[in-house]
Amino acid sequence: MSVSTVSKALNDNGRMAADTRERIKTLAAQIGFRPNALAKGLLSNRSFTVGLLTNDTYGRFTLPVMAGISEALVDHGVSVFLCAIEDDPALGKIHVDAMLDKQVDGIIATGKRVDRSLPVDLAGLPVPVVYAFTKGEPGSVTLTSDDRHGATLATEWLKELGRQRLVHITGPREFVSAVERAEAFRTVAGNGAPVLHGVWSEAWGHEAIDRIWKEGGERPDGIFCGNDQIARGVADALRERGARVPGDVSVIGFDNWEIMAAQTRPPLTTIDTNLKELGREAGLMVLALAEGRAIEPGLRRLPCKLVIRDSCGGGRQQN
Amino acid sequence: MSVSTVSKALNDNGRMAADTRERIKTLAAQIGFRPNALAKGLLSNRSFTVGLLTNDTYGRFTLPVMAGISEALVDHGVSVFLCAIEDDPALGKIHVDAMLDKQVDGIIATGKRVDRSLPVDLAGLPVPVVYAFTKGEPGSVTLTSDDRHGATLATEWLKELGRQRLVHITGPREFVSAVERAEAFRTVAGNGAPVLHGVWSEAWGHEAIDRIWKEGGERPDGIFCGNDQIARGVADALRERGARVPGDVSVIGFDNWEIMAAQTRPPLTTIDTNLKELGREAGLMVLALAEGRAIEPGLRRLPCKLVIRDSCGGGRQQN
DNA sequence: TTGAAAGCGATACCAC
DNA sequence: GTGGTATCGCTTTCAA
Repeated sequence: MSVSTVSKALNDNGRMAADTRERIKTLAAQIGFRPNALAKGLLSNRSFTVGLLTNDTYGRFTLPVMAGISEALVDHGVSVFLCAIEDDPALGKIHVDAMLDKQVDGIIATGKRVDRSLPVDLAGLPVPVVYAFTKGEPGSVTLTSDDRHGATLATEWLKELGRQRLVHITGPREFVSAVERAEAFRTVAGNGAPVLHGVWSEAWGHEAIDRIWKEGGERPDGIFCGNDQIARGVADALRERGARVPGDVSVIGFDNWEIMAAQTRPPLTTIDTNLKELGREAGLMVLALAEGRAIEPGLRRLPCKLVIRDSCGGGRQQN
Repeated sequence: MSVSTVSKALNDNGRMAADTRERIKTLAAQIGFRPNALAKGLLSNRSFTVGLLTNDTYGRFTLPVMAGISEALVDHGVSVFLCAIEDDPALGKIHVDAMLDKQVDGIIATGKRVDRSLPVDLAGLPVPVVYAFTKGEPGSVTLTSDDRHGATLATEWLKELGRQRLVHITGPREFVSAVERAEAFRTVAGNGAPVLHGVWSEAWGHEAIDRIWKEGGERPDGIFCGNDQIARGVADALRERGARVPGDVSVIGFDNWEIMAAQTRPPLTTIDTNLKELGREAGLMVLALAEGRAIEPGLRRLPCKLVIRDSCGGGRQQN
């Protein structure tokens, strides 16, 4: 039995006796034959491999994105190289070169914010690149979550619950996502609604509440926080001051970072940024590009989703 | 100029005019020539690729381990496939098969606890397997952190600080790591020292303190927690009861999970389990095995490290 | 319907 | 010193 016959049998191409084909297939299965992907790739110029480049140390963004990519691509026989490059351009280059040597079919670049790019130049690479949650070259394909949409969802939810005096406590002005969320917040809550910029930490959540309480004046009954860490700080600070959450104040977070949101007392109602879905789309897009299908370049914003837990109240009447 | 000459020039083997070699190298660099790793691999039976299999969703263990592996292997030109298989045997098999097809030089299996194995059978694979933080086949190479050592470090630190009434609040008895840490705790703190088993959560930390306070009797002045989440719950619960940390009670955690330990009030003194180092060793070990060098099978326990922050006091006199 | 042969990109051996 | 040639495992084209 010749190699070429076997090859055709297993790949269902070429004309041959259905009987022979079956026999070969059964035999192949019996001896557990698995074709060498390296040899295949050498011939087809497809390695069924993509690279994921990230500078997100905690994996807070990378992991869900990775999960989505992997889930979408495993069905296509594609495996994913994970390369954590910190913010080191040299390390970045080493990893990119290693991936190119290994003939990756494409690269997905991912980070922590869409207004900063990774410390590597991915323009003009011989393989397609898709950017997720990080800034791409002009004319590139980029995915991110829709901050305005998420912020709108959050603020509207607070209003729906009857909250009147809304405040937004969020991260630094330097982050476009902070700015966009703040804008959306004001669009819904009213132009005069206060926005406090600080850092993305629990400590800032505490401090912001401290500041608001010290100021005197009317206290908020609904607080939209720029991320779940801030929300956690806020919830703790409120409790310490005797304000009940959600009795007196509704607190809503952003990100749906499970380990943070679920462990807060009370568990946080928050906005899920759909990172896994984002990963899935990114995966399918590099794959499409690798197969020569065209993808409209530009920035795609994926919708967010409200996740109801206990920190806002109003959970009962929802799914 | 023939291909063979070029090959020899670039790989520094074979005899040839130093001048020719130089010329070829310069030219290659100029046109940005990079050899095709697939072709190389086909010939050498080495793909310079390893697979990392994990069922750790949050990446709490996987990420540091991955970072260590990657760091150790990038110098050797090895890239890492990350495969998150949850607890799905079918998914596990798919990923393992995909990796084998791609001719990985070895596989590192990693999980969340050393007394459970992944839902895939990695025995009898044609490539070497190293287990990190997950249970391996009998006679396999396994790495884990030394729970007894870490617990000893923690308990001794509490004693050094002059704490007398020590308590250990930890996870379920079903985890060997919980049991081993508890044993080490008692060895240092005395056989009568109380150990409270619960779950690995903040909520359990709260509850445990609640229980201790309600019981009446002498209250602890030093609490060794089974992980940083429990420690955080404990610290919060103590504060709520007016006990000062570290003034009245020293609290020490386990894991040095940055996002948890650093954000706790006060920031947690804790035990670092050296996961990155563990990853690095695992990486070097698969590599060694892949290159045919022998590695003594068995369970290797890597030492832990005390990380001093504020929750125990005594920080000043240390580095 | 099957099989022989070329070739994918690189390396190693052996003539020249 | 340099270059031809076989080879890795597989797919594809073409002849038998």
